[in-house]
Amino acid sequence: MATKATTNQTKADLRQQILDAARELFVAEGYENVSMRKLAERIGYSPTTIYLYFKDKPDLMVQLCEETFAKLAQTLESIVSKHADPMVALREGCRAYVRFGLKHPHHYQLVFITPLPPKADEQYAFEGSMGEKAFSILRRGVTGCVTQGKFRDVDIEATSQALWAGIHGVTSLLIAHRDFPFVARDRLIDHVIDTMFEGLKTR
Amino acid sequence: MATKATTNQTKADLRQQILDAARELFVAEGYENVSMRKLAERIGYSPTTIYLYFKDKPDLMVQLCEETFAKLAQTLESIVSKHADPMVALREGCRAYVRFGLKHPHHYQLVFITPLPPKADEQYAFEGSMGEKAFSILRRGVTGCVTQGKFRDVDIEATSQALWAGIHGVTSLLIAHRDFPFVARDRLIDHVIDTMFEGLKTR
DNA sequence: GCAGATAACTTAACGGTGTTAATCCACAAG
DNA sequence: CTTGTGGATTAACACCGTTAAGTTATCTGC
Repeated sequence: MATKATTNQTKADLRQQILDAARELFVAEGYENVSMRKLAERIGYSPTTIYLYFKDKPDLMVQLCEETFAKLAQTLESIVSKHADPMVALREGCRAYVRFGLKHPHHYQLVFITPLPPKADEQYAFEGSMGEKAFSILRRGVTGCVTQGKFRDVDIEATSQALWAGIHGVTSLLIAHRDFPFVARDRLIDHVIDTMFEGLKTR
Repeated sequence: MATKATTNQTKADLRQQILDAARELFVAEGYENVSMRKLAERIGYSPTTIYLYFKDKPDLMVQLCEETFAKLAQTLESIVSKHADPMVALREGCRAYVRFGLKHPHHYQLVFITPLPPKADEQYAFEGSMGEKAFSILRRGVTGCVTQGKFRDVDIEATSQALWAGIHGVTSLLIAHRDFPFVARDRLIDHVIDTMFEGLKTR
């Protein structure tokens, strides 16, 4: 209650406060395990107040995802721009992608892993989303490697998608099958990426 | 009620009947959207009866996973045994894995894509499970390729897992993002597998 | 200064959920 | 005929997401 009483906040402030609390709780306990009531108690308002700012619980998550994936796109962009060598840029981009997914497993799950339930289809369109933007950065990286002759003359679209499949595969396995006796994380991630790069390289 | 009245079933029969109904419903509507009450109504018993045969809802899920893993392992075993060349065997095994996933998208989703609810983590032991058996077939294929000098002297465990990541990645992407503008299915699948094999081959 | 509108928030409630405790009931053994 | 037992049920608890209605405070126009 202290928050509500002491701060003289605007509507946008409360909205952001809800988002912040939701992110913290979802990350800590998982989307399914956080109730609207629990979230409401955390921010010191009644549960129904949340519905004045967000359509429903999935909407809350979608907003968080867009925030988060905007950060991903930004991170990838900054990493890619840091490396002149397109191959290094692409490899580091791939590693950053996986690292990102593991750092935000619940967000990653909602956008990339969870098959679209009919409802979410209407609310969340991959087209034009930050997730799609992130993929376009990957595609640009592949294009760079091919045009500079680092990669064989492979089909750019198919290769981008194959690369995505690889890094998505390792990311989602590590997230979804936490009980599986994987080898050391970083070693597995690098092995996936290195193997695919080795298979694409010019010889 | 007809079922209960007409058939003179044993305890094991009802257990299997619950499993069958659960698989059908989970596949059709998703784990989260199937309630114990709905499942109970389907089989013509009261909700609490299910708890006489399964510890809780996650436990039900785990049992279903075992069934699916068993079927996949059987499919892979039969395919691998058909090819003498270890590389052909492994490649055909990988393609069969993806084909299995795409042919039974709901089963695949249930077992591989949908993360087990946190609770199930404690209950499910990978050691000795059908999942371990299926993966061991893949590992054996990799071992064959390495010992016969077809693959470079890579780490067998890490490579098996990396290969799994690749084929799981393409399978789950194709299932979960049906709206994404993928290149032709078979071309993408082969591109993923071929690229990884190319990266592992002796040169 | 006061009536009315409006925005922000809460209370109460609905219909659902997984799960447990207590109970009922048919049938076999003594 | 009594007793016990295994299988199924009823009732209940403590939650859940969400909605409708109600409250309260602040601002606006006269």
